[in-house]
Order: sequence, then C-alpha cells, then structure tokens
Amino acid sequence: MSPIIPYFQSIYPLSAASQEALAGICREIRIAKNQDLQSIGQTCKTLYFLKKGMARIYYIKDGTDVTEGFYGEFNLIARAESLFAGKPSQKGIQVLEDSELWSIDTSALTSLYEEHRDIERLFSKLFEKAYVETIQRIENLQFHAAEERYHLLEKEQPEVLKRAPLKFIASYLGITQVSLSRIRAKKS
Amino acid sequence: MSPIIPYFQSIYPLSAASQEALAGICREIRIAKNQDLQSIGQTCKTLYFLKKGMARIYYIKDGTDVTEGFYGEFNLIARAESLFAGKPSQKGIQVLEDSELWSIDTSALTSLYEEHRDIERLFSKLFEKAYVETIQRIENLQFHAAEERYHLLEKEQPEVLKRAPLKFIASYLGITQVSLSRIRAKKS
DNA sequence: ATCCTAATTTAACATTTGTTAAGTGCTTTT
DNA sequence: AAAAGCACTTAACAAATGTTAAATTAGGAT
Repeated sequence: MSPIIPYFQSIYPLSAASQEALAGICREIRIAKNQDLQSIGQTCKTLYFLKKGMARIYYIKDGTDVTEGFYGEFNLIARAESLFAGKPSQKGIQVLEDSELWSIDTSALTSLYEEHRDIERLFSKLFEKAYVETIQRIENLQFHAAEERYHLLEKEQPEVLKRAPLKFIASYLGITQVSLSRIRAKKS
Repeated sequence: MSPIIPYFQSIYPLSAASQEALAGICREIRIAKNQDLQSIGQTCKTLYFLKKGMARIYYIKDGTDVTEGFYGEFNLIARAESLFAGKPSQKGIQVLEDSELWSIDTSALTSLYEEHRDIERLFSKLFEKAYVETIQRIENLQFHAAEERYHLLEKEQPEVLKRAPLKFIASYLGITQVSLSRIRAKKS
C-alpha cells in the first residue's frame, strides 16, 4: 500500500475499510520541474501531498510574483481559500523540482465522508494543522524584522534555502531580492 | 431563542434537535472593559462569540504586548493553536469594552459531535472561515507596506480604529506607535 | 569549450520605519 | 482646581529596507 496511508494513520486512525476507500482515490502523479500543478484562476478541486520534491503556492500582485508558502514531503498542499469558498483561486501551485505527488479529488473525498466519518475527521485534522501553521506564520511576519524572518526560515525549513531560487524566498519573506542578498552577506 | 442560533444556521443548516442541543451549551456571559476573558497560559477550552463589544487576542513577545487580532460581533474567538494541540496558549483574550458574549465549552461541544454530525460540520465550517481570514491576513502582512496595511484595516475593520487604542493597532499592524501616528498624520 | 541567459551580488542613493525623547492634551484622582 | 498618569503626537536622528543599475557568477544550450 502506498506510504501515504501510514502518514494519514499517524494523523488520525482509520478503519481498514476507510484505509482502503481512501487509498482508492489517491492517484500518484509526476510533474516536471517548474511546471504548474494548478494554475491561477482554477478552482481548487484537488488536494496534493508531496511524495518527493518541493512545491510552492504563489500569486501575482501588482504584476509581481509572490510566494505564499513552500511545501515539502508529505505536506498537504491546497488552496484552502478557494476550496472552502468554491471560488476560483488567485493562486497557483508550482513545483520547484521534478516531483512525485499523491493527488486526491475533493469531490471523491467528500463523497467518502458520509460513510467514513474517520476520513472526514482526518481531513479536518489536516486542515487544522495547516491552520495552526498559518497562525504561526502571522506571528512571524507581524513581529520579526526581515533578518529574523530569514533566520527563522533557515531554522524551520532549511531545505528551502537550498532548493528554492532567491526571488521566491525573498517574496516569501516579504522583502526584495536585494535586501535578502544583503542579509545573506552579513552571515560571513 | 438566542440570536446566536440563527447565525449558526446561516453558516451551516442544523436540525431542530441539533439547534436545541447546541443552544443548551451556549452560555451568555458579560465582562467588563479591559478584563481578560482568557489569560495567557490557560489551555483553550472555551469558544466565544461576541454578542456586543469588541475583543482582541494578544501575546507578549520579548516583553512587548502584541495584538494578534481584533474581533467584533458574531466573530468566533478561539486560540486555535492551543485548542487543536490541547496545549497551554501563549495568548490571551481581552475585551476592549464592556462586552456580552456567548461561551461554549469545547468538551461539551465535542460530545455533541457523535450524535449531531451537523454540529460537527458547522464548527468545521467556522474554523474554515477563520482559517481563510488568517490566510488573507498573511497576504496583507507579506505584501503590503505599513501604510497600506493601515488603510486596509481602515477599510475592512473601520470600527477597530475608533474603538481600539493606538498601541494595540500599531502592534497589530506590525509597526510602532510612532510610525502609526506618522501614517495617520499624512492623511490630512 | 564557448556563448548565452538567468541568478545573484554589490554599490549608491532614496525612502521608510525604528528609537529616543520631549511636548501636548485628556482623564482620573485627590 | 491641582496633580498625576495615560494616550497620542511631533521632532531629530539612526537603522533598515527599497530602488535602480551595474558587475559578477552560475548554469544551460549549442
């Protein structure tokens, strides 16, 4: 069985029947570096979990590409604001390297909810987790200066610094590339 | 019946039995200006909805009081990061004026979930809403400069500017009081 | 290997925000 | 009414970040 199921089990226990039902709607997909998994303007109807690789969610604001977040292995990747509202998302999902993912169609997922309450609760928990991470990110953006935010990213997602180009990291931190370059230079 | 139930109905429809069960665990409380509804260090075990008044969630960082958010009428007020993890919260909830609220004990609430699936879904939806607002706040903090953030607050929560003291607004925007005062002065 | 392009760094200067401190006005206490 | 405390503003200067542009480096393509 796909290793995504043990991961799900670690979040919320599932009955054997639910495991099977859920495995039945998980599709494994591959996508090449720099490709969009989901484009801006599409309504979010698919959830993704990275098996291998790295992804980002981004949007265009006043003509500038802004990275909202980076996602590594086993992370839930979804544009929640679109999913919950059923509206087109202003955000896209792009992979930063050749990646393998599991994709789950949300309508197939929700149709399992009626019969499999544990699956519904599992996904509630997954979104709770994402919510809590979002709250912590606010604290980070609200309270810390740019340089501290950089060091926090270095500490919490060190792989991002190695795998993502500078421009993505800069907009993620809410600063310019030049400013980020300066901060990096200070380290030596 | 308490006007909180129609509000709940507008979020997710509830059966008559569920309405009654839920109303049965809603308590109306009053609290005086500047009092803490929940103190820092307590684990979040109660959800609140404001009937009248205004509240803020805050935390202390390096000795400084930081306002994480302002909440007005009918807003769900909860320290989600504590509730979902079952751990003590680093955050407190304070009311800015004499307020009336509904409080819901979370263990009473979750014990209704088994029998009343619509109640469980209602609260999933309420947390989804809060999650989406949090996502939007990140976009705000990440992309906009201080002055723009001020004008966004002015647009989206104008009552906050009238009802909250400057120091709370400043830390909410992630700037100093002095800087906020300067931004205000520009307006004229 | 060489060329071409994109990514990153550096520099110089402008703007924004932070820091400290003083000043003004308002409210509360006595 | 006077005094004290608090909230907010203003000023002067320091530090951080943005902007523009040039220089350097790294990677890909041929």
